[in-house]
Amino acid sequence: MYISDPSETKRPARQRDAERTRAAILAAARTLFSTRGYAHTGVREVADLAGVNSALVGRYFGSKLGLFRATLEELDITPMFQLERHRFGVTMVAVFFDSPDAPGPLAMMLLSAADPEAHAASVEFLHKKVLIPLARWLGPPDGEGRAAKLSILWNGFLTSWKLLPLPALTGARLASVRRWLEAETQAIVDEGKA
Amino acid sequence: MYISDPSETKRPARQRDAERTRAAILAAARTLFSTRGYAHTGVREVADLAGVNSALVGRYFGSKLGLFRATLEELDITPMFQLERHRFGVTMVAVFFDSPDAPGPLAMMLLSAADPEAHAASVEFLHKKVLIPLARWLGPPDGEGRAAKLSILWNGFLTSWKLLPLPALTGARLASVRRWLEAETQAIVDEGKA
DNA sequence: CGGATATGTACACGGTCGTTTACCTAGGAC
DNA sequence: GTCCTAGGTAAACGACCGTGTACATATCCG
Repeated sequence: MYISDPSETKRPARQRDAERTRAAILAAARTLFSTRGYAHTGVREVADLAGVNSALVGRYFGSKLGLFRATLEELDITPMFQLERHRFGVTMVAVFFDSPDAPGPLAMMLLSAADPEAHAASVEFLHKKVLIPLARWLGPPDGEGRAAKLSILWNGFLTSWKLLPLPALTGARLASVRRWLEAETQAIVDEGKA
Repeated sequence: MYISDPSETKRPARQRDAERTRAAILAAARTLFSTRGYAHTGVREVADLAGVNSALVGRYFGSKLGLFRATLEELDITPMFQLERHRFGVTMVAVFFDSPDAPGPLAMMLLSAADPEAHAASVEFLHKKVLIPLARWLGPPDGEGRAAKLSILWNGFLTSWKLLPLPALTGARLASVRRWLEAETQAIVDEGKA
């Protein structure tokens, strides 16, 4: 029986489903971490957004840092390496521009860079899951150096677009920067070839 | 008389010098904001590093946000616009590489990007004090677009060097990226010229 | 010299946060 | 049907933080 006076009744009883609950927390964390960063995301906020009791965050992920790490582990950037090499620039740019939450993971890491532990987790993720595979995918000559250049370009673009947004990055000028980004990206991919 | 038992004596009495105190707080704030970011820098920390009572931060700057803004206002990037155009790339890169705290201001803003109020102050500063003057200095064609490109390049480099440091950015590879950065920067400055 | 005031100090308030504890109960095992 | 445990809830703890207040005193002006 659902009573309107909360002082006379217990909560209606949430459906019990561990996987669903865990997934809901993870999804909420992804959203909040990538918009507010680690420090400004509270476990109570995450729980509220997930529609879940806040103590469950501790139960499922051990700690806030554990939740952050789990959010990182969930990421999968391997689709990037399925793109055609000769169209990498345009395709990559299109992905970032057209899917509104594509920059999420990077924003999450940048916004959390001030927290030592979250920062360490981010650096490790970027290194192991992005840069090393990217360098391998680029191949010789100097795959690592070219991976670093790509990282610089894209970190810079994301930073200047979402984090400390340049007012200049709108309309026709955004389109111009977009073409520049495509060309630079493609040039790095093609470097040393033919 | 300096007593070893603090319960039996008052503090020795600090020299009174408003300007010096204010400057000490500002210097400490610059250091901490640019290494830990806004959220992870406490007013007590700043005061301790400055060797000053923590209530003085409030007295001199009103609030923590006021302190952050004052730290921003102190910055002066006009020397950048004194550089020779045809050597802008190499000189600019040299400044960043050789003076160890040159990236400080940008690091401070990026690390504080998660705090709405500090973020707003940073964006306003970047716009008014950096991008608009830079666009004007670059001149036609499309000074604003080229300023945006420079911003992307340098934001990206700083991010990948200091914030989420790429392990690949060391030794010979760092030198290679450095040359690339010089060339790209110079190309943007020269764009459309002769 | 004797106040007046700018400067510095000590401390507590209210709030938020991550985490932990103690308890409840839905729902499957038998 | 009964137990038992995984899943969920409520509340509190201790720590930290930004800020405000009440008080002390060095320094300067008359």
